[in-house]
Amino acid sequence: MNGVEQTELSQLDTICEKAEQIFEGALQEFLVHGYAGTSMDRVATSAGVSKATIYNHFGDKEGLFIALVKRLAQKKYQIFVESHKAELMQAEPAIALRKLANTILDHSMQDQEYLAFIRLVIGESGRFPELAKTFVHNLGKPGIQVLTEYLTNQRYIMIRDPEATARVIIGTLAHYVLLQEILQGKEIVPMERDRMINTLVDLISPNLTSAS
Amino acid sequence: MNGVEQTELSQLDTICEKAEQIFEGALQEFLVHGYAGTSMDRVATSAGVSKATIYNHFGDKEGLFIALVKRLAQKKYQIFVESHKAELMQAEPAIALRKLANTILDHSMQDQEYLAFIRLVIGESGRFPELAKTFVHNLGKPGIQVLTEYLTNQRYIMIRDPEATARVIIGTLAHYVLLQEILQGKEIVPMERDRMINTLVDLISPNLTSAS
DNA sequence: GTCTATAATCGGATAGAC
DNA sequence: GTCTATCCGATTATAGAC
Repeated sequence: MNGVEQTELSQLDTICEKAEQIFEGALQEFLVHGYAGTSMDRVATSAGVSKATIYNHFGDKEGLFIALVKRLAQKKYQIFVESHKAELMQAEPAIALRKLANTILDHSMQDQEYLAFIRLVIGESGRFPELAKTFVHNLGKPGIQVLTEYLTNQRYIMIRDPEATARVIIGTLAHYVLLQEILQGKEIVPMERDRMINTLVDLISPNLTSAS
Repeated sequence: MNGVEQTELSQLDTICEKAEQIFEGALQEFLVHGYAGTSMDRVATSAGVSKATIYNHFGDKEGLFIALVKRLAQKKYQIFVESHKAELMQAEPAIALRKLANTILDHSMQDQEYLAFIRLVIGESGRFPELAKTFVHNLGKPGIQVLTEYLTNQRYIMIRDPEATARVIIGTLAHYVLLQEILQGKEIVPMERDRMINTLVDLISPNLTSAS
């Protein structure tokens, strides 16, 4: 590389580095305090930059919030959907579903950042409908599609309406996470995770589950 | 009644009337703007009382918010659960479940106040865990219990794990409302409501649904 | 592009009259 | 118990130096 390119790159690095710092700070604050509960002062402090720098990069508070949520929705999309795609597609439903359900629950129930993200998106979905739609587009839709494809192509059992069935599965798991973890219902309405998964598998592929 | 009682009653009425006004104003504001996004000034204006009156009744902003959410959770409990209890308990699952699902979806998907309430409780569940628990106790738990009882006592089909099965049903319906209405996914991931209900009924009681 | 300092406003909460 | 008027800290956003 020559000197000019290095200069340009380091400038670019500096820009991105600041933006990255701001994202990190904003992440902490918005996930914990929500949109209205977060102050730009604390974001600046948490990010280690001045407020003016944030306003230069993102225009205003709303711009920062939107950029952050969209970014998170993409990041979670990669982690969540992409990592599950390979898991399906081969085994019979009783095996594949059990594995899928376990992986989804493993990842989401322990990932406090993810749980806080869900709280944030749902909580702000009335005031930021576009963000909610981005979330559905990046996480809800691909999840349903991948599972629908599996249920459609798999050759072990006949499924009348694969997409609606995929929604039963995902809905059951999502509601389980919502009730137990997000709404803190673990002690009030306890339910072992394996009972949910067994029941789900039994319902979807009753022929294949023996006397378990 | 004598004069004294009348005086006491009218005083009581005045107190309760003010409290009721405050609740109404707070309802509008908190449901639309969330906890941090709501100002006591606007609550006072919306309620038609002065701020000092609110502070006299509820101590501080948090006290008002907690009282309001608990009150709403009880009100929704009465409307929701009590009205559905009678609906089950008699018919065979294919009929009873279809009717239950339709009533739940009818009521929740058009009730903007209820949808906003869900957004609020989930959005604040990280900062107000006790309110989330109250919500689960008053709405989630009774819903699961009523359906579990029905699935347990009904004599038409054998259900291995009624409580887990109840959660599949409720989870599917709740997730449907969440994705389509609360997260505004109607256009992104459209799904006819009857397909969901048919699929659910098919899964729960396959023997009883004919060639529908 | 980034900082410090500041403007302009709004927030929760209260004192004191009635 | 309720109101009006007010305190004062916190908030979003920007101006101006570097």
